[in-house]
Amino acid sequence: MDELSKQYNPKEAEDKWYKFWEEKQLFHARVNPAKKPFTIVIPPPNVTGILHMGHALNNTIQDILIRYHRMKGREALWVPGTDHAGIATQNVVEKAIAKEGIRRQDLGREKFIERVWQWKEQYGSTIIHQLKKLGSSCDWQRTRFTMDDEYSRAVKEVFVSLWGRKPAGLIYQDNKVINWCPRCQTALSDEEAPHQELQGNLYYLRYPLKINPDEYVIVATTRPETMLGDTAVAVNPKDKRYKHLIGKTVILPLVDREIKIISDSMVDMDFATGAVKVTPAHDPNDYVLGKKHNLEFINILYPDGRLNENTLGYKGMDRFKAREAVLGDLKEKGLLEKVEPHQLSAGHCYRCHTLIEPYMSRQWFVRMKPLAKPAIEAVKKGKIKFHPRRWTKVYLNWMENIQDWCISRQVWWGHRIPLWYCCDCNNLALASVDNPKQCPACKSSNIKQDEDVLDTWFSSWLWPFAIFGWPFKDQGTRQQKELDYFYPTSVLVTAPEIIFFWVARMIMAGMEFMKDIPFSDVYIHGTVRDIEGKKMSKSLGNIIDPLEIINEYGADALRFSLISITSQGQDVFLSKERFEQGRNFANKIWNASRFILMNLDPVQAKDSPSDLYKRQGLGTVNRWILSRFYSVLLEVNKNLDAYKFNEAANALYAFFWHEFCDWYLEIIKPDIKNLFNQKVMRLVLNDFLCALHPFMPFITEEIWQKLNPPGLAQGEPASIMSGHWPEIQKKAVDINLEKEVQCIFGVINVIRNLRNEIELKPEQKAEVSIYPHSKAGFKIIEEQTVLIQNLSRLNRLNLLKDNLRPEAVKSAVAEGVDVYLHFSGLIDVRKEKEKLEARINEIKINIAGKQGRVKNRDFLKKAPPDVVQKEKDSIEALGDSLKRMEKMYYELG
RNA sequence: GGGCUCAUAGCUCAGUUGGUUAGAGCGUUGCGUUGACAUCGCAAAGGCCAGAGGUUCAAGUCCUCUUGGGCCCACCA
Repeated sequence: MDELSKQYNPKEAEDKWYKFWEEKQLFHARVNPAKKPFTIVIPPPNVTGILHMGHALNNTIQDILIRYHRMKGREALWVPGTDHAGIATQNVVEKAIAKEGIRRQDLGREKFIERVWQWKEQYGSTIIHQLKKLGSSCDWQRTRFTMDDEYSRAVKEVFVSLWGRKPAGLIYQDNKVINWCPRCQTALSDEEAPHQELQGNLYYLRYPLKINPDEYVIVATTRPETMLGDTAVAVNPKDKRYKHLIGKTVILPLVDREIKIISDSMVDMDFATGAVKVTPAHDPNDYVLGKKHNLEFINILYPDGRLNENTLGYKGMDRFKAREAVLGDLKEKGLLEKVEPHQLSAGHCYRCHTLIEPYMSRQWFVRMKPLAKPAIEAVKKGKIKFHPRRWTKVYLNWMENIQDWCISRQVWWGHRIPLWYCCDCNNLALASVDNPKQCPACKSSNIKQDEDVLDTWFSSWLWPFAIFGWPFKDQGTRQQKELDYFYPTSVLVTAPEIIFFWVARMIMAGMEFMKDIPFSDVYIHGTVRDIEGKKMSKSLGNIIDPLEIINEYGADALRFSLISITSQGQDVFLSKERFEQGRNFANKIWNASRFILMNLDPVQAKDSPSDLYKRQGLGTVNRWILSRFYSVLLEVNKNLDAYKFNEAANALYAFFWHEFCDWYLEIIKPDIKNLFNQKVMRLVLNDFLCALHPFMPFITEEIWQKLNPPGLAQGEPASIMSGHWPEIQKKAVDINLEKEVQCIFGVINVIRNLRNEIELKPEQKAEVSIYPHSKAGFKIIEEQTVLIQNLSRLNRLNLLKDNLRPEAVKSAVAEGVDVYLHFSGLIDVRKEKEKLEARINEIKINIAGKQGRVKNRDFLKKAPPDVVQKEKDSIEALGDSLKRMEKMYYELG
């Protein structure tokens, strides 16, 4: 067989096998009634995206699930794609053309959109290539983009459907205070304007009374410039301080507007002065007050955040400049009472992090309550399960308090709102999937489409079914069959911050348009953070680039390390050193495989049937390693099914390294050409590679191919990934519990420790005497003398009938035997005694504790019998050990 | 203000419905390279499981509170 190079070269293997998989179309899935489907839709990264650790984690998890179920015989489909990411992409392209000195307004809408498409053609597949580097086994033939023609049609269809929903349309227009980003110059939904803590000031302003300008009402605000848009002052009706002023008028400073003092229970008497300035066009609360009390709504801002013509001399000033100016002018007039430092939290644009301005404008909204209802039910009834479970509560809490969704955006890149207005007859807006030619009422052809585009998430929420080409013009098409087969999808894998944006809305869309859940399970993984717990971000400069790690350590190392430190749903704290573990593991696998391949006789190891463990004459060690392998496999299955990826990965790691390599291979080394050793060694390596393949796809394929060269295994698949997930041999699992196995490995372990204590080199043979406590033990040791000799590198093993203590020995107690290692050196008796004493004390304490328990009548009555029995057995065994150790102790003199 | 989450070895973290003597990786220390592997091997040291109560025959694990981190949501200007 081929000899492998001394070190594993990830780069070569990764490129080679990824190409191979793609060429053989092994990622492609199709409708196959003979198989159960297993479907995942990728959370589509932004077309502007560059692979970061969050993506790496997210996609590794999906790939593990997909590869696992594919190998288990499901028709596994992982649909990839990208999101057009309206605002984000527009920003990127705007920056790009800015280098040419052009603004988008210079180009005009159509030309600008053309430029975005050009940009998308050129750079939009960057992230796709990067996902391939990671090893993602997506069905690339099905790659979708949220602005594909087919997809766009789905978006329009959905809009029209909600518009015309009975009994009342769910889409409406309203002029209200929304989140406005002055930099992106668009409205944002509440989710797109996350609150951040800010260190600001609370400014106390004096508003003079009209009847007596020397008397003031003092109001407090964090945004003093908004006073220019004040149309009332509000106090709590119960507030005795202000009772006499309710209904009176104050003169708004600087603009000299007369505004009323109103009362409303919304006002918190205990905050600041208890009197609040009301700016209905620039504060969500004030907006409510404005509606309730019929106040005037005065907009004081241009869309870019400068003050507008309603602000007299402040017109044209940026909002922050205006704040300074207003404060200066108030101070000059003696109307600034005081300034206090004040911590507040305010919305920030999730795309550019600019401070959000509450801003009244005409926007389109989706009424959410009717959509939320079935989506809440689906989760409450357990049709959709969150993992870890705690996210269920977060989801339900948000859904039950859901607010209407602002879906119109004042940007150019995106799905244009499919609404048309007649310029001639002022007819109501017409919602239509196909571009209408004329006004349905007056037949005028002078119609125009709404200028705004839809929120990006208004297209993302259709992802699980729109990717299949929904809605279908004709029934019974291939696409329709595919949707029927692959939908609902199996599991959605994403990060917590996406629950509201996307997960919740997909559930609503699924229930509304498919009348079915979009997926049955949602796995929420943690956020990737740096070693100090900070979120990784470009601006903090604490990014660890996955591509750099792939380059340096290999994709398998990246994947394995990430997974092994990601316990279910906990955040991941990363440092670069972490990836050494994965690299080292890959190298270990490589070298162990190299050793096996070097020693594998192709004829003897040709067939290693899965029921190998039943064969007569296998030998204890072979039976033991098979037993261990199958119980690890059992664990891997269980953990993968429970989304405990780290535990599955770590079980494989520990087994391979510390049982298969450290013990098994070392043990069989002297007799490696033995027929059964050959067969078992090959079987375990092969099936281990299969079980590890979802985690480390490249190296497992590389070695599997060498282990299964074409022509050797006929009728078998040509790739590990389309191979079979090893079947657990349940009966083999229990072999490990057999007395014989336990005894042998106990003895070997003890001898190893003794050898180590006197620092015997591996090549130095030793003489050991063993005294078994029982006849059965005697028989086991007698039968396995050769084995023990080999394993422990002995040149002589004496089996004692009487426990006569030989001279010059190191001694220890193992499972049912006393072990004496003879050696010619001097023993530090005092040290030996100290050690034994410590151990004896430990055991004594242990026994005392157990005896207390066993004497306890409640324990005997209430604990399950097997636990009681275990305790009793354990006392007996410990007592036995204790006696022997004490004897050894005294024998030392 | 509401909710979630974390505190276990020097460091970073596992520990599934409560059940023998609490684990891993890294780091440290000792020994070991012509023999698959120095990106290595074999071993050792290292823990009042944050603190205080409670439930239980039995608590790192369940409950309550305290302390100290982190996160999310919320209209205190």
